[in-house]
Amino acid sequence: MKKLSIADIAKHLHVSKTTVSFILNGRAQEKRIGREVVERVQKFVDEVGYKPNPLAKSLRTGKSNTIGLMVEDISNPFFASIARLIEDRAYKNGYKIIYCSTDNDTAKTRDLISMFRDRHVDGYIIAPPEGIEDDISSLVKAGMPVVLFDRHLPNVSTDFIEIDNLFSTYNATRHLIQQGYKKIAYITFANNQTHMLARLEGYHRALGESGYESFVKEIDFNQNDDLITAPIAAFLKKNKNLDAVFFGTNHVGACGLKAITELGIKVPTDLAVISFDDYDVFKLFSPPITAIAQPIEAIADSVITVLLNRLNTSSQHISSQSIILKTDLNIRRSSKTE
Amino acid sequence: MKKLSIADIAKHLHVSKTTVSFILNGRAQEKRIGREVVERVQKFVDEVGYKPNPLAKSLRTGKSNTIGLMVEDISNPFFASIARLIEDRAYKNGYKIIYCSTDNDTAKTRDLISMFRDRHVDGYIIAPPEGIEDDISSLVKAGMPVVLFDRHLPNVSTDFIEIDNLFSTYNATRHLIQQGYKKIAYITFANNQTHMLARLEGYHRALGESGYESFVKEIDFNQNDDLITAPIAAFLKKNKNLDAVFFGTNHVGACGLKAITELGIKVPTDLAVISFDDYDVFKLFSPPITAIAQPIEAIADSVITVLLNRLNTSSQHISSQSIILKTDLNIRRSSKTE
DNA sequence: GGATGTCGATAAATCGATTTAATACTGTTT
DNA sequence: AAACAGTATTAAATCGATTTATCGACATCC
Repeated sequence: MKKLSIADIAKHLHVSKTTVSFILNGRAQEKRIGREVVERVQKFVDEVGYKPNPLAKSLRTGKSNTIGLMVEDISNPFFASIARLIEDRAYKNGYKIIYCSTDNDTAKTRDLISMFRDRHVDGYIIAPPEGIEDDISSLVKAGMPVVLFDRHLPNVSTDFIEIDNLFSTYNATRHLIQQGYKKIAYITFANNQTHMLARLEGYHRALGESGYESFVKEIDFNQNDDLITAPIAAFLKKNKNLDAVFFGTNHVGACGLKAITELGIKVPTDLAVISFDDYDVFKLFSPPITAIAQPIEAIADSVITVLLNRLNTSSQHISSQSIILKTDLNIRRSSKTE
Repeated sequence: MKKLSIADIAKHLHVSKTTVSFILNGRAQEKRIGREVVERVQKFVDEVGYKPNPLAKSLRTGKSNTIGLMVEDISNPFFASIARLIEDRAYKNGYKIIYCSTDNDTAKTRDLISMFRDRHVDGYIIAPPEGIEDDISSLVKAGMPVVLFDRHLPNVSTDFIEIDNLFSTYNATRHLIQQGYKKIAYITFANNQTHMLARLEGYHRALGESGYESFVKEIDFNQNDDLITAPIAAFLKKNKNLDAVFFGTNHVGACGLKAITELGIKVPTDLAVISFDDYDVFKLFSPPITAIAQPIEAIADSVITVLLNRLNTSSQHISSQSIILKTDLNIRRSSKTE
């Protein structure tokens, strides 16, 4: 019982493949195919559950109904959650997702982009690493719909979804200041991407307004958590005079908490803590950690909506749009509460 | 500058498409194509960076070089990590992954299987929900490579990778008993799948050996965490006499900790805690929670190795294999340490 | 010299759809 | 009656690969 092809359907019903194809693609009216024929074909197709072979369809039409999703690390809860939501919406709209993790590695990303290209994906959703501008530009120039998220590339003109990073850290830092903290450190990954720079800038701006000194520690990104935890621990050990610390990402935050725990530092008595991104670890730590929560649903929703729009409206001449979303500061007991 | 096709290559070199195809597929020798021709073609192909259109290839050969991956929830850290590792190995072997979350919903899973089937995936990796036996059986009968993991279906004969669930909980429960705990509760999702039943059985067996009473609480699975946390809190409130609690999955564990925190229960003084699965939340909770760690790398590795084997050896008559992996009990300070 | 075989290469069929261009047929106009 | 215009349908080309079957030329054998 092998799969039926459109030719089988046509033969069985004594009509041509063309007729069947037109009917299945809703062009019956336009092609003025008789009502009786349309009904006969529809009925039979439903009956045997015929589905066109998507490969053949893709080959002919050039559309693959596939979206390529590239994130930094799919096992990071932030990206995993977004992927999950995007996946759901994509499937509902007849698109499937193929995904991969870039590890923020430019060369790997380049390879992956070219792989996606070979696979004829219809559109790209990318959290781009540094140094990938040219590759993305050439995608865009080739007329490919590309939506960036989490960060953007200033010199590439394409759609992107971001959060208000600068204001988020500014606001959170102000919060610490208002609680009376004066020696506030900022620990983050060494990284020059828009979102990370903006976060750092927000921190600096808040401190600057109050005339406070800044303490920034940049950690090299590493797959091995121990190599993130160790330098944080060393930094905290060396700077005993700090009264608060701000972690720039969820991953740094988690490793930072590990360091804090290992050093036996008491939160918030010895040190107040705040982190970018929010997830279980922060909610369940004791005391629970104040964190900047990104609007995951809104991000995923915006991303897929923008991309689907591009995919459906063939006119490529809509100017690229950027959406900036707000974050929430979830205040918990990791700092003085007055 | 559109993509070159094999016809373009052939025309340019004044040879036939057939010749080019044979050479590109390494059948030059077998088809005794002249050394000179082979070199000329190779050189030109490298030069222009020609890559065969995978769609056309798939259409002709029937292979799509795609693996379908279905997990319960891709945003769960356990599944996300495994997906990440599988993805890496798959790409290295020329396969791409398309994935989706089943939510443990049989109907949704059925839809997804048929979608994967339509898409002509070459193989399936599935953490199956209940009631999906027949669908999977018919896949297997159709000669599709299917590897199950995390749990299996007793009546379906196909490859699967699992951990030793029964021994894991048995062993962990024994650990609690040896520490002197007598009133040990087991909280889990209401679920009749092999892995969950085995876990429960391990708990019962250990208690039985010591003649202790069992306290089992089953929670209905829900997307909304609050509807998991609430019944756990209610259960703990009602059974104040418990001295230890065993959570059957990471998700139940995380929600359980939330309940414990909200109720102000002290760990391990008021209540000892142990959980299946290990992740950041358990390591960073204070005190850190003893947990059964699944060997994520080994699981992912076994899964993809078994599947790639199936895909490469066309003989479908290898009897199906099952691999059972060991877990580690990571003992931490969430129970008396003697 | 005709049959047989080998070597090197290719024309044509195929996968399963979409789409273009063409074909009958009917009815209307001039 | 020739020309034209719709109407309903379809044959054939196309997408870009793989694969089967064939072909020409030249050497070998009886």
